[in-house]
Amino acid sequence: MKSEPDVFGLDDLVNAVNKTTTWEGVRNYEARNFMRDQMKVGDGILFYHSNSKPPHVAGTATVASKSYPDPSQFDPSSDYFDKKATKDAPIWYLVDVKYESTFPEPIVRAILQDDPICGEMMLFKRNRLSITPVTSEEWLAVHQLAGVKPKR
DNA sequence: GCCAACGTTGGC
DNA sequence: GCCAACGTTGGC
Repeated sequence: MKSEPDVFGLDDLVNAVNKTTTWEGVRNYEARNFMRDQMKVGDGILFYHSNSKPPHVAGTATVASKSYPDPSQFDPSSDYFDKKATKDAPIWYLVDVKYESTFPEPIVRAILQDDPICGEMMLFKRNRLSITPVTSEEWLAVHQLAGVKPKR
């Protein structure tokens, strides 16, 4: 899952109540579908800092809830308000995300891309998607680059 | 700051 | 339903 560190970085997740946040504001159908249909409580998340120099994976988090309607779509004062959405027919979904770990060193994008396994991640194929799936093989390979034993 | 990729909007 | 215009993301 991508986030701009200037807006909400891994450190902000560490400092959040219960080290948990609602991943609100995703307004792309494909990214929504990954949260709504594929994420399960306890799944691992690579926390990626986009728009940073250089972009990198900062650490990990976990999926902390089932998917549910993103409340911001109903809030007229929110930037993420969607007037087409109703409580009966929500459009946008999210999951709660809980902090898990910070890598000893950030894994920068270029290093990931050069790795034979990590270089195949959907991250590199769908540059503008803010959420992309990671295979268990890729998950292990990222942890190997980080020099960290994966928790799952 | 530039620009490629690409999703969305709206006229027809 | 098509497609041009436009806006956004995000790497470089």
